Amino acid sequence: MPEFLDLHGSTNKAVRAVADAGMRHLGLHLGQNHVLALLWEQDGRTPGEIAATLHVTTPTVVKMATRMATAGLLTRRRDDRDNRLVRLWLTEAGRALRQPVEQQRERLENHLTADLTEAEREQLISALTKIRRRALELLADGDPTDAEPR
Amino acid sequence: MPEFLDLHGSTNKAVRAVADAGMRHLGLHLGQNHVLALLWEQDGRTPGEIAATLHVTTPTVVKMATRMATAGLLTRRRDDRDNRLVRLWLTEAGRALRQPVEQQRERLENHLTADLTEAEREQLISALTKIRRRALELLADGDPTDAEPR
DNA sequence: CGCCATTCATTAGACGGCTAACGATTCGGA
DNA sequence: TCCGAATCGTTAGCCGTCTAATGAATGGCG
Repeated sequence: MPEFLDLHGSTNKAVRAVADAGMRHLGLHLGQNHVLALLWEQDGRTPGEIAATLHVTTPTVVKMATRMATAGLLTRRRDDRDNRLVRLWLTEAGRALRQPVEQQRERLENHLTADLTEAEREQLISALTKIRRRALELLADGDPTDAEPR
Repeated sequence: MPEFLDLHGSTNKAVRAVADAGMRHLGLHLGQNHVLALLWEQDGRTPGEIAATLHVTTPTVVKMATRMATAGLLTRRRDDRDNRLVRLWLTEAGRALRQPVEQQRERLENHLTADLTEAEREQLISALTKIRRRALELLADGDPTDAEPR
């Protein structure tokens, strides 16, 4: 009885959509909130650092940073000592979003898992962790998915 | 103890990546396989039908269809009786992918859930179903996520 | 019968991701 | 000291997904 793949995908899509809706009326897009979260914790990080932390490629962060700069959430400034580096600094607007965004995220998570008992929630997290680990292994192994299944 | 959102997102990303890798060496991109699956089951569907079945918007299907036509997987042809409609017809190449793709998908699913007991798998599916339902409700309700949480 | 609302597909453009190619800068070793 | 290797960010371009705007065809109602 397969169909786990589709279920997980469609769940993700639904969750994403509602999270995006939630963020949108705070004036930002989904994904930007992750960058912001890192800068709230420590301002002036570089795109590379952020990308590594978020498990995302550098170009992705660069693009987001460009939009966020346009939106007035942060500014770019090259590092004085190492001119290859660029550091992202929050604006006042970027800092101001911290409290509402964090609150919104928590509320969303509670809403979504409201139908689960505490035990169910723990099992869910455990199961997802296992699956993710498997997926990462497959990726690292040069995905022998088409080779002999054994 | 939040963090379910991030876990779910990162799991999805990993799963997606490995699935995409698997599809790529069969010569197609992730997402195309869903369109193909529908056409295998019934050839000659319209973009609108496919979009509705996949819970995706019509433009998404149109774009994929364009690429898939370029890739030689299917052809477009307008319906004779209702000229507004466009019907997508598999080419021989598109039909030929059925067996390998389905096999690959099943293998992938087994790999990913290999660390779960049967009970765990069932609980996982149950939990995801509940969460997805919640998410869809929130979307439908005009997402009162920012309104009074009560 | 003719016109307007409905129904489809397509196009345009945005977001989040990714890979590949470039360009600039720093650093280390000969 | 100087040049090539390593390190960064940026650009270009593709995939999947969405919304909004356009365009073409059908259908129903007066």
